[in-house]
Amino acid sequence: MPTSTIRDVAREAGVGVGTVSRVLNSHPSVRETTRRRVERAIAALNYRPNPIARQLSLGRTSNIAVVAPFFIRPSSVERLRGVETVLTERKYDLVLYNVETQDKRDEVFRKFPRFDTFDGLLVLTLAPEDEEVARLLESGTPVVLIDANHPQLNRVLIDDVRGGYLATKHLIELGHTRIAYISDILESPFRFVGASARRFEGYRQALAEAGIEYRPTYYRHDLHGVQEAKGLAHELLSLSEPPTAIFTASDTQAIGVLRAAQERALSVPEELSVIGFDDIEVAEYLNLTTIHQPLFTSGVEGAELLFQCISEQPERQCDVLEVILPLRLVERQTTGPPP
Amino acid sequence: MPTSTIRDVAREAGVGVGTVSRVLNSHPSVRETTRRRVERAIAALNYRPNPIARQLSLGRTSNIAVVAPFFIRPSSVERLRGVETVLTERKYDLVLYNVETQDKRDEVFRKFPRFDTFDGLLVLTLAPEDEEVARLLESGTPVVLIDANHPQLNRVLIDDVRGGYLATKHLIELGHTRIAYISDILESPFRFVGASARRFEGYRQALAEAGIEYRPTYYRHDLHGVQEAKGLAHELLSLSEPPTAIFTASDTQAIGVLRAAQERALSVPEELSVIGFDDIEVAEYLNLTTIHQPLFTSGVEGAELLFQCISEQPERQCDVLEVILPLRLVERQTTGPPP
DNA sequence: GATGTTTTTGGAACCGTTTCCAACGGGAAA
DNA sequence: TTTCCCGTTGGAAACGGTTCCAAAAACATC
Repeated sequence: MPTSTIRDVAREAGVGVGTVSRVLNSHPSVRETTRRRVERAIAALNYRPNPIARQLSLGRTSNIAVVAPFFIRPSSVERLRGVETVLTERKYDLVLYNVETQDKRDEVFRKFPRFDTFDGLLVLTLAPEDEEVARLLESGTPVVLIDANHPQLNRVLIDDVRGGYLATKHLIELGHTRIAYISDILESPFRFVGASARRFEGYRQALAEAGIEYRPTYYRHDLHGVQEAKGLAHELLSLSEPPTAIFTASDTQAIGVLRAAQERALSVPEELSVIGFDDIEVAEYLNLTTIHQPLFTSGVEGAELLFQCISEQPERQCDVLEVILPLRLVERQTTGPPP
Repeated sequence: MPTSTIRDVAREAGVGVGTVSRVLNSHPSVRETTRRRVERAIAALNYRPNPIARQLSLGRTSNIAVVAPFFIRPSSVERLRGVETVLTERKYDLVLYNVETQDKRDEVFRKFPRFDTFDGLLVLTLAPEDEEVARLLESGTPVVLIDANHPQLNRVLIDDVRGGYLATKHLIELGHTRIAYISDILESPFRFVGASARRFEGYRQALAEAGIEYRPTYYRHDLHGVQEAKGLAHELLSLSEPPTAIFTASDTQAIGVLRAAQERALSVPEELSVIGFDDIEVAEYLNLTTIHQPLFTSGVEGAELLFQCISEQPERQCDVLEVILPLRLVERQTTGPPP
């Protein structure tokens, strides 16, 4: 079926291509009778405009790219859901780039031949390096980071220090003093200002405020993942003086801790308290006490911020904006007083 | 920064645009010295070809669209992971269309202005209606269904009847005779041949084979979701003669059953056995016994089948293919002998 | 009916690639 | 020296839209 073009329609309707284009884009200055004639021709030929040609001509794509570690971070999926809601509403399409590691992330950024295939970019969780940021800024592509930080880019964040503080404070209020912290690895010196590091800061603040001495043996880290966290939990629970409560930098890691407890037949929360961070969907099913961060909302806010930048495009540099979302403790059944 | 075009490069290098294009696409018939000259010009102007223009000229996009109910079906995410692996390897981009309901699905299909923005289409879980299938076939776009069925389209499936049989048989072998089945709603008469219906068939087969009478009160259905399944489980457990085991059409629904048990302080598996279907990631964390279906693999197979169709395109109709993936029982800790 | 104004319309030029075809240059053969 | 051939090369045409400008048509005014 040779697909028909705008010129075919013009011929069929006995008008010029300009007129057909005007009908397609509901431009006001087309006489009613002409419009109908064109519409009839469109229907007769079953014509649909070719979006690629349109994109080329217009210089706009109606695509938004999202770069994120989807499969290793369940939180990405929930953020994505917020993003998707906004894009659908605005009739934009969503192009997904999955990145599991810093390396793969770098590769994706390098690979972007140009920033022409999309009108805006959302980056989740893994912030780009300075060099990439430079390229991004130079290209003029609107960018928003969600759950990632960079001084020169718009971003949607939470107050991680406060989150760490809230979690630790909760354990302290229950009466714990032997409180451990498990986090993912802080990959490069540069990334030390990452979320886990700031949550660690809040953890230390809460300890200090309560006059509890910080013990370096109670702080463990490894790559992010259930298995890794389980290993760390076993290490902690094998100490001669094991912690009575463990705070983890993510719910995924809390799951690892719960599994370790299960393997040791330790009952939670009677013998061990566990508190996570994020409040992903599974947390509810596992009755996990955690720090809730608005994942869905972060996606919505990020996408809206992005559209704001896209529409302000003419003025080039819209100021760098930062949105901080609220946190709250969600008490379920994995925390209780120490034994 | 006015981005440079292939003509700028040609001028800079003192060659024709054809030559630059040949260099870009590593066409063999370019003299080595010329190639170097062009490469120098490309570097000097920091030139990157515009992918949109390329797409228009080539009639190919290097995009694959995926339509799926991502957020309500955790299994979609794992399938997507398989899809993503294949696409990345082939340097294709992934455009996501999320659909939560039949209605939204229909809307997405209608919305596709044409099938020009992507070279192939993967549809997960919700099969298109006949009318849409007709449009798809007419457009010549290669399509593969994953976890969905339609006689005229390529598809990757599992043997649902056998899955239902395996699950039920497992419960029977443990000694259960009062076995209930919870499934999602079978939306339209047409969709009755859906997965849940076929699993139901397997359930009945196993019962019949063991000489256990089928009781209609033990079969309940509602919309797919944790809450809904929890409600159905409560109904079942309130019967004067409640089931001692519940088989659900998905792990998500099994989670609902587990929560109902928890609310009634019924211990699992001592007082109630639960078996799910899918083996999504959470299943492991919840120690849920379930029927494992290869989710990741389904994505891989689906994507590869799609590429097969794309490359066979010249011959128009590649035969309709069906791939059936294997199932297996994963015994964890939510099933045991009846009380 | 002539003139001026406004609304509609046709179509060339453009967006930035690829590809095809003709032309060119240089070496080998006659 | 001429002829032929082949590897390179330049550039026009094509992909299918949008937009701008000038011209035509419609209408208003005198």
